[in-house]
Amino acid sequence: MSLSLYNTLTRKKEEFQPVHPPQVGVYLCGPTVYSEAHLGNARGPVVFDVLTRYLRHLNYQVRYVRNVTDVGHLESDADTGEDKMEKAARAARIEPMQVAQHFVNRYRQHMLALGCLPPDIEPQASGHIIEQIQVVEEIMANGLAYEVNGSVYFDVPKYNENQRYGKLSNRSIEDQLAGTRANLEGQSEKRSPLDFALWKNASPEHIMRWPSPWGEGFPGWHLECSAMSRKYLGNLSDIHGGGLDLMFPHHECEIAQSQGSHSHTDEARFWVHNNMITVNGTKMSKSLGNFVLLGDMFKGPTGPLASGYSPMVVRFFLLQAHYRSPVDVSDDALQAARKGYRKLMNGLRLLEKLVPTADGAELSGDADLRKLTADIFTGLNDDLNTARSIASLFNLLRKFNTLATTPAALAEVSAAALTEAVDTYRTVVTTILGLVDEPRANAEQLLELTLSFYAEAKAEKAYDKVDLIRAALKGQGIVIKDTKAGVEWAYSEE
RNA sequence: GGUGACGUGACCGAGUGGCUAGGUAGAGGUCUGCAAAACCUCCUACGGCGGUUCGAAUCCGCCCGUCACCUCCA
Repeated sequence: MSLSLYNTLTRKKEEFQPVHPPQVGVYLCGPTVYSEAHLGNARGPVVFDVLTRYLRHLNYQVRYVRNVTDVGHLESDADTGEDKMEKAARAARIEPMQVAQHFVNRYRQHMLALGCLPPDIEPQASGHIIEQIQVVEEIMANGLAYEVNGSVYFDVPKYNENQRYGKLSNRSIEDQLAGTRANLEGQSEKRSPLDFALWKNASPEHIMRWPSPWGEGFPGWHLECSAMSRKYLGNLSDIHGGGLDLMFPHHECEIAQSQGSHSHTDEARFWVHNNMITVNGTKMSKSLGNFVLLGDMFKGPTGPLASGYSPMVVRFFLLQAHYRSPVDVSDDALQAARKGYRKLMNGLRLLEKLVPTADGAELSGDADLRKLTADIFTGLNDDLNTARSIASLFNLLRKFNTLATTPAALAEVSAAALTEAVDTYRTVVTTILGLVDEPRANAEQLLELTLSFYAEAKAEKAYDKVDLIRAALKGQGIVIKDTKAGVEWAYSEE
């Protein structure tokens, strides 16, 4: 049984084999850090977090790169060509990198809360200008790019003579020409409307600018990922991912850049795309304004949501659907997810109680238990189908509950089978799916409750109880203080 | 116009040519001082119309509806 993944490049599920086993290089297109992250931005990181966790579980040596785009990306064709970062910076009257840093910090906080392990390398586009310029030079040396007024464009028709521009998104160059919106502004420098910028000349008001062989400017919109992927994962990485909306033009251009440079590869063997999150069936997006910010939804009601949802509930909610299916957000769906998540967590606590009573050889209950255990990996191996895997976990949990309450059933499973089942449940839930318990009980309130029992016992002169409570709290580093005003507590100073 | 998805029970959401998805909600039961949890049982679907097949929700065709990308977007 091995992992298969759907490869957008071939439009098929393929068995995963690393280019250079046991090393695996994974690249995820990260955020553009000029605004707060919303729920839609969280899906890719969560999916790729599970993917890299699972690859590690399979004993691969994973290098997981998730970049930060802090330069480039024009707001629209209509504006002055000003950078999104700069626009945000100008509005707040601060240094552009301050804007980037602020949102990088926020992003990391949110991803950590969602249980996403930090990537092994988190390169920033602004820190790799030299590498990007080098890629541009290589493409020019190969005759696939041209310079106009300090800007450099990728020559798509020329490239298409020997390669297929559109191989990832399955478009023909003719179709694209036919579908091109007529005479967009800012296109005049391009020889073909299909061409895209590798390097842009900086207009005078542009603050973010770097020297280059073509004058002061800034890198094109797709360049950083090609340059940084190559730097850290080599000419051909194993897996390159992002949202479905990045497939074209972003990833298509990346492939063209890699093929057109000295890499001469498709940049990655597997191209993996997660589907979108929708609200009432429509994609959640910045431009449509129908988004819910992660920071807001963790805290309380926001936008279409009548309640707040904790990061782990959100993570579980996302994983309960397959990553290539769209997921619709609603209170009903999130509330159902919340209950399901808590059920799964309660199961984690149940594991301690499952102590085998039988011993030795195979017993009558083993086959069933082993099947339930194996099912969990069937889902994961089939294109990282976490939805199926979670369903299998619930089936195993039902079994656990029966075993925990029915001694006769527990006597019918061997220690080996039970241990394997328990370990699998714990490993898959916590280590692979990354779902951990979020303590909800309020410690201070529990303490107050205990103190009220203490006071009660004291009033009844039940000193054995009083001593018991005092000792128990002492064990937690808490001392009780009987003052004239009543019972109080403090942290032990010992 | 081009490219690509999708339409599953009250809700969310998997999957497969014949064999229980799962979660949530609802009904009944076991247990229980009450309750909760847990377990058992029930409710039970695959947009419409044709076709292929011994058999299709699963394959094919048409129709209806929804969405995404083609412009920054995870």
